[in-house]
Amino acid sequence: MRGEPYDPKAIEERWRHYWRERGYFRVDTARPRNKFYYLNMFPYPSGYLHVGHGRNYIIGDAIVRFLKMRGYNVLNPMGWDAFGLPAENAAIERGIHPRQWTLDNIAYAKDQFRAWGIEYDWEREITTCLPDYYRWTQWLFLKLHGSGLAYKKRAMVNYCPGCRTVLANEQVVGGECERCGTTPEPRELDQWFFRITAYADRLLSDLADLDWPEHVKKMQENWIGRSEGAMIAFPTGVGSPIEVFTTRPDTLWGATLLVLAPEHPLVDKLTAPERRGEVERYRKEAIRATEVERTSTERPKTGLFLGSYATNPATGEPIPIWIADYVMPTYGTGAVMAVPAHDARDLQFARAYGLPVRVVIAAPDGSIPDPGEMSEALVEPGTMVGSGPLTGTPGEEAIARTVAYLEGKGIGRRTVAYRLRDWLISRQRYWGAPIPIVYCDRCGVVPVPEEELPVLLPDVPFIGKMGLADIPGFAETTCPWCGGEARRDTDTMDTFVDSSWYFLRFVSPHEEKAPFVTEDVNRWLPVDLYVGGVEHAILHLLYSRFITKALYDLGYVGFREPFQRLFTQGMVCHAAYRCPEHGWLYPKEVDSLRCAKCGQEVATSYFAMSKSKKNVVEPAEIIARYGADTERLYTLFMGPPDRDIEWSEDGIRGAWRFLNRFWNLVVGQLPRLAGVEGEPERLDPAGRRLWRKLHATVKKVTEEFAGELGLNTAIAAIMELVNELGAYVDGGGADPHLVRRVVRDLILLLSPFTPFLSEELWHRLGEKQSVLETPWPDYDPGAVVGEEVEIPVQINGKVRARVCVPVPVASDPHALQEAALAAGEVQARLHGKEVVRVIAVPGKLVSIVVR
RNA sequence: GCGAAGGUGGCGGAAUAGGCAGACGCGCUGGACUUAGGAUCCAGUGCCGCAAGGCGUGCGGGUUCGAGUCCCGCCCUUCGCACCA
Repeated sequence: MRGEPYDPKAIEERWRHYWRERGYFRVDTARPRNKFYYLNMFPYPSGYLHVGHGRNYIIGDAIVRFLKMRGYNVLNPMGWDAFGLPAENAAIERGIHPRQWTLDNIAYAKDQFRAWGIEYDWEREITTCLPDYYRWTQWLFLKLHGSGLAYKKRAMVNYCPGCRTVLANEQVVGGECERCGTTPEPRELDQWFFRITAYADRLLSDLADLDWPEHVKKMQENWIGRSEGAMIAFPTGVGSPIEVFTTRPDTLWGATLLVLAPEHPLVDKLTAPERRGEVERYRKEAIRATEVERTSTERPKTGLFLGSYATNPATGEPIPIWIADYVMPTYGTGAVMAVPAHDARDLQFARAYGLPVRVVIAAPDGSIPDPGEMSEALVEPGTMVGSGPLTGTPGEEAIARTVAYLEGKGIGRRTVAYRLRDWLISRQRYWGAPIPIVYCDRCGVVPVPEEELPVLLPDVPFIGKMGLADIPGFAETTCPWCGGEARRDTDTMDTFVDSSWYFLRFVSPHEEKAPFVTEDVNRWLPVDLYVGGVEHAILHLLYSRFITKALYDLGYVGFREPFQRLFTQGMVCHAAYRCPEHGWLYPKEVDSLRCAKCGQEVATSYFAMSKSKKNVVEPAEIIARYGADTERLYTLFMGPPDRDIEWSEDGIRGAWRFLNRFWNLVVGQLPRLAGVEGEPERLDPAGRRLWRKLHATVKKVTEEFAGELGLNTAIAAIMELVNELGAYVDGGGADPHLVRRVVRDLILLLSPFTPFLSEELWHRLGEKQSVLETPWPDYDPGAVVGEEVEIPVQINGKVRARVCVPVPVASDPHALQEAALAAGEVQARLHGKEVVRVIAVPGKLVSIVVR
């Protein structure tokens, strides 16, 4: 039976029209009943999207289609994280304005979504680089400023010469600029910061209630880096004491020197006159060193004695004060009490300079090592020794009792320190939201009044290598307070500010009086399911949480967390070729693993798709050849959504073949199914098997969508059902009611994955509504069980036979055991053996032990 | 160094309240239809063995009637953090 062949090109366009025209993906946010806020991380519009980007949105579209069929009112908006450096780089390279470049890319990407069969409520589209959005990003800045959460300070910052701007701490990854890979250099600049550290404890503790992958929570936990300890003051001869943070106050009696960061503010005062020159030199050297150099682990420790002393407040003894670049100015107080006997770094330092080592904690076995012999610091807690009044305190009480002692004496107190630093948001660029601040000689730092927002980006014809500061006329303004001459802040905000609140704007994207409507966001948020890449595990997600909490404290939102459930999808990898001479090559520049230009052998490796490695696959090619459904199906089938996967040309053909098989099967059956109505009755054994499989499949697919999102196994289950339906039909299975029911449910089950093909076959089946308006199929848990089960029988741990028994027998241990022992095959095996023990596991197996 | 995830056929991957290892797909082999096949369909496919059978989830031990799954000790890979006091 040959029908019309599957031709995606002939059917897909029609359904793109149909879905958009009928507005199936629009949502009325005024009706939050049965609401579900599904959100994909919005893309940065940098040219076209490749099949790796596609994975993120295809997962989302499949989930959203499922949810709609389950009757949810789904908010599934999309927008563009449209400010940022690549637009400026493109402007420089091609002489095109960043706005033009960005908007062109957006238009192209929108077509790509449409080609994939992904339809959004485009009336809610957000573009962060347009004034009606960044106006509210500026509003957000003013609110944070008004509540003391945005402040300006002069600080050592990471300046990226490649991007010609400063970077937030989080944007320096492995000592390199997250964007361009250049090693940032330290610079001292006046910059704006958001006080995210004020929320460190809440950002940490509220993680507990989030339905997020554990490893993402862990990453945030590590990034925040909470440690409990004590602040201890060491008196000095220059008036101000040196405050030190330590997690081991119980080792105070062993502190034989103080080590300050070279940048520590008291260094000048504490330097003996005769050592000044040397100290200056060391300091300059240390400050100039990049963070990578300074923090490289295996580097020998260096330092310098300042020539002055502090007093150990516990022993009363004078101890020397040193500076060393292993002490970070930004953590704790930028000064540490060095306890060589009980800290690995301090011991290394002490050994390098011949400094005294004093043991004040006994080893776990109770012994007290000889300080002169120690080659490794004794870092485990233990009984305190040689510690004055606290000598003999056991390890488990040591810290608490020491802190109590110090507090009693007024020389120390319990404290918590965080690794997290404040968020540096100033960027010396053009393509970002201008910071709405004015500097007036008379009034000082003046926020731009809300009603004067937005502070528009100057509309200059071409942007070369310049920031706002380089654009004539931008800075000149008048002071909003006194009307006098004033200058605007010429920095723009980090683009992570734009994306740290966009999920709020989607609920009421056209509101003109406010960034969002409190009442509405309170009904729709938190986001029920947020899906995106792990690469945002720290930056974007931490910032968004912080901003949400700040808005909560200010009374603008009634929830403390933006994203209740998070799912991180894996990246799509593909072979990348690198020629020793010509660098990364496109596959077409490689001929039998040799460079087409020079003939040298190329190195093949697998990386996440990226334009720079020339290993991307363009959806347009795939869609032209196989159609969008094939790309969608393969993308979701090739592996678990949360794991990285490797794109394979062979694999996609498997998906294509499957869809052809299914299409041919259904089209071939259509003539028999016309006009057939009603449920199947009185099934034969083959029919009952198919019926059972149908219900098991619906159950499996439903559970994956509603639960762990193992969409690859859901698709595998659907393939099994298609295979069984094919076998049933080929085997002469003739019940048209059953075939129709299975075909119908299969089309619906497949529709989140292959919406075009499903919609087409659905209508050919005679249905009038869209699959999207049709309820998701139900299953009968009773039907899943079937009537008989095959039970394996093990003899001495090996499967030697299988028995088919009715379900009631299989679920009764005694009956099951009887049935297994009675089976002929089992009897033959047991002949001449003594049965020692029989274990019958209902519904599972029978295990017989013989001698 | 610390933390997390992972290691299963030729390949992508299934299966964990301990219970038939390898679902589903790719590839491969054989066959059918073909002028042809990088199309389609049918059959086979963990490894060794003619077979009976044996061996198999990174390595070595252990618990159990039974271990990919649990316990102890290692090895390797990936990711995150890393002189954080």
